[in-house]
Amino acid sequence: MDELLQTVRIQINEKIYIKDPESSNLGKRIIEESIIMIYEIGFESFTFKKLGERIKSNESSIYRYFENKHKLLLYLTSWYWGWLEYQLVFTTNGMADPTKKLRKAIEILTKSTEEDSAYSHINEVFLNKIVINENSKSYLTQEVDAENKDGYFVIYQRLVKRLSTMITAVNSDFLYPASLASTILEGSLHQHFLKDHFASLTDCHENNHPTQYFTQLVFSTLQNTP
Amino acid sequence: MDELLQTVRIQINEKIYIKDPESSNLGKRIIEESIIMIYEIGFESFTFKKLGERIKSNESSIYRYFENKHKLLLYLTSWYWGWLEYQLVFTTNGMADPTKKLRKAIEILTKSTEEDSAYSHINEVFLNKIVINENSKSYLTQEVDAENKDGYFVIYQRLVKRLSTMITAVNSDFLYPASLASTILEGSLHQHFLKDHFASLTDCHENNHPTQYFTQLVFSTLQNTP
DNA sequence: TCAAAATTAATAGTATTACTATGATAATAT
DNA sequence: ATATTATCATAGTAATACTATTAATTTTGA
Repeated sequence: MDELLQTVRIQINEKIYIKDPESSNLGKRIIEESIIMIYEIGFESFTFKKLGERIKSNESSIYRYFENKHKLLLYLTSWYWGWLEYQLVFTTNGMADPTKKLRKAIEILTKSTEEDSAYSHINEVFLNKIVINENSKSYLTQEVDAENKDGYFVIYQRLVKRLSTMITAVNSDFLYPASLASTILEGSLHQHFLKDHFASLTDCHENNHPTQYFTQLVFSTLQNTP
Repeated sequence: MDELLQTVRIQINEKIYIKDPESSNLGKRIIEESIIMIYEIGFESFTFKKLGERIKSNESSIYRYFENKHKLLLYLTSWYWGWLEYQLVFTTNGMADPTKKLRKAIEILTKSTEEDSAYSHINEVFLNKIVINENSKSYLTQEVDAENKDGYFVIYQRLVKRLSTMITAVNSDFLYPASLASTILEGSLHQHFLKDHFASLTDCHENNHPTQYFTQLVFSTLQNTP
């Protein structure tokens, strides 16, 4: 990624954490190691006690940063979507041709994640795997409406809206820009998951990437609107 | 639904349960009330102890039917997909025109659920809500590969395959029939969820149903293949 | 019909989780 | 140098997700 990105901080809604994990060494270790640990054992089995042991710190110290592990997950997924959003905006900014722009956007939002050295304590490849496996658990809860009211999902919503706007720019007659945008984002995670666990339910594999599938889906739809 | 359906039983993989809940009155009450309870309080807060109190039975008796609440969820989602599959096969069977057939299939698989009196102890409307909210939790686990090997997801896979085949029947050049089929099924649940909780991320609402969105998406894509 | 078998209920118990509380120690800031 | 803040260690609680055991009830089939 561009060097400019090195100075950019992903801004997370302050209500998600108690103390900003970016503000201390312990906080960064919590983020760094929780990503690895959730990747390894899954969100269900992950506990603050285990994380404390791993980072050689104390369970209660982690509770000073996050109210509970659900909030930590919200932090991680928000960070991921913010990171993707930045890449999207940075890369497509200044592109004049709406079609090329949308094509690029789909590429960024559906490709497999590569390491980004700008954030030394965050392993983006693992984080992407976490998002594939755990993202939906962050909103499929009884508290979703209250948390949504508190702005816990604003980054994700902004991202969908950006993509939706790009879709409309290509074809303003298309009636479902928001639905198509949300389908691309969730659908991409789903296709990546299927690729790894239910190969027969997808046509995406090594040489046939979700990017190609969604690109074809989107453009043939937009070219073919009544 | 047709009266014929009244005699049809949805066959669930026997490994999912310890004792078949269809085989006793208590088993049916477990299914009936767990659907209502998970609908009301969500899967996270749902416990066998609470269910026991509700059905005036004992926690340990429920454990005679299901190893844990995850298995119960697998049972409920399998039943739902089996029920949908039956409607799909029954309704589209004998339809000669592949396009009409696919159109009908999308309608069945993406519409809001209506009550089906054939299964008196199962509230299909609530079950549909459960599937919208909890389905992904049934496979987004560390155990997914092992459970898949044991055939816990066969009904869902068969359903995707049926839809995939119908897509290919309309356009055999289309490269992503399985991906499109899985996108329709998961995407439909997602659009229904967004409709209820993130209205700005979808164009589907009262008068603009997911069915219309997916119908347009699918047919414009299939008409426009290189 | 009645005894054996199967099912269900009641009670108790365990390990783990998801926290909260408190006091002690270490780091840092003024 | 001292006050403030951050971290650590320990302990404790209520709830969860079970398992085990025994008793009561229902079903069944000889």
